[in-house]
Amino acid sequence: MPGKKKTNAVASRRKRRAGLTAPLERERIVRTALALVDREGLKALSMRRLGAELGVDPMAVYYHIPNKHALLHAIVEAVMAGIDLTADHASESPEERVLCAARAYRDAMLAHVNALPILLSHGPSTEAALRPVELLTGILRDAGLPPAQALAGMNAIAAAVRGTAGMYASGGSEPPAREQIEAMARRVPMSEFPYLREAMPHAGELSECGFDFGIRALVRGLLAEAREGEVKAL
Amino acid sequence: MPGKKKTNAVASRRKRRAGLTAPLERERIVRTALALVDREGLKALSMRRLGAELGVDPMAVYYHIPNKHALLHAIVEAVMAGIDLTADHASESPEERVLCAARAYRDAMLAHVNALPILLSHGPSTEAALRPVELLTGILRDAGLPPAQALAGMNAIAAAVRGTAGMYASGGSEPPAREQIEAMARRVPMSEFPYLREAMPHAGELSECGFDFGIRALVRGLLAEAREGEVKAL
DNA sequence: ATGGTTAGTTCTACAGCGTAGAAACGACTG
DNA sequence: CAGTCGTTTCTACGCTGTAGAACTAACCAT
Repeated sequence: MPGKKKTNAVASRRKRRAGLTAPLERERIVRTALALVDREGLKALSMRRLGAELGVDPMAVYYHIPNKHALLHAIVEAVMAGIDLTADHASESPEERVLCAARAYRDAMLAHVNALPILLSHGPSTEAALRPVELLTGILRDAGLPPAQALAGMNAIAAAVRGTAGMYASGGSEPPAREQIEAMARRVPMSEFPYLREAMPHAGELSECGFDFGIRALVRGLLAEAREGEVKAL
Repeated sequence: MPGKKKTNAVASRRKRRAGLTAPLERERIVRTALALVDREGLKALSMRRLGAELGVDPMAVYYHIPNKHALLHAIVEAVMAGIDLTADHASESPEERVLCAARAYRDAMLAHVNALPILLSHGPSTEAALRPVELLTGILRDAGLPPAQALAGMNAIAAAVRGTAGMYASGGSEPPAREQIEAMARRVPMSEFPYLREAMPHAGELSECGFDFGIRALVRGLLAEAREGEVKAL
């Protein structure tokens, strides 16, 4: 374990080449790994490649991070830590507050599209990922929902956000998702999907405001449920 | 390419050992692969292992499926084809119809928890995955939403479903997610998350009816939006 | 100063991965 | 009987994650 007993050793080591070679710490490793994923995709992230990127023997990483799974987990944590929740003001309406938090959640994930497969596979189990979840629960509580409903509502919102982000995932590989959708639309017999065919022309508007529309509807539904709940219990 | 010109050759081959060794076709390959994933997890699915499972040289698979990515794609397609939409009756309320479709969508995914990472990473781009999407859009259209809103609403529902399913993903590895959540709840300083701490005891109810609650709220919100929309345009 | 401890890194090696390329097999057609 | 073609197998290459031991260099107590 690093940084447990002799952190001074690390610190001194740090000053050794200070500036020339940045110290090899968990944080720098994770940052470099995430940058690599952003730049070249998930499959480019191998321990060997990461070592090269750090200017270090691949096995050096294993002193700071036990295995690759832990590295991926750390990346998820880093992305989740990037969620900017500072725009929240208790003065605004619940609807607007939720929407704002949801956007922040989504934006943080979409800022690292290449990492989406691992982001979606890991669930909000890290501390950083709990922050938006806590905020959402709080907003719903403040809006009058009882704890159980606030939790369920938060879960629905988080699911909607994560699910929306997932639409931009490209299967962990190279090809872009955009053209693939249109190619599919041409390959698949659209005659079997009349409703989709009708709605296709509006797909453009969707990516713009479709997210807001969905979240708003969800919040309204939750608040309506809360108003009813004031009369009869859950 | 198999099955293009001389399918009779395949058929005759099929009868050759009929019953002894099942023929090596795309469908059997995919079915076996999915079963293997279900049984032993995603990382157990290697071309070599799949070949062994099929009683065949690993490279034989490559005649029917170009590469591993295509195999994964086919698995996604197979899971999506397992969505049972037959319970839908136009006579019921939109809310109930959506809920039913959403449950079917979710159940099909959760029937293959180990495959979740790839399911979530591939997006609903295959023909089979478009069926529920079409149905949902249709229900919303029938309920009075204009095409653009129906599309956005469907997207929100699909996202909520996929996102909910994603909560059960275990990072592509072995460890179960259930205990991990509780372990995290103990490790993370819950004092910083008062709302979550308050709601934690109700987490049990959540997995039961939380999904329904969320979907219902979302649908209600969408329908409310539609009712408003009758007055002023989008 | 010197020997020992220890944090941190490197080297070597192994089993397994996806898959390209060529060869081999077996049934059918001429 | 030779030829063709669909299907399968063999061999090999470069890559992966990581176990285990060896090395380096800074520290501390003698």
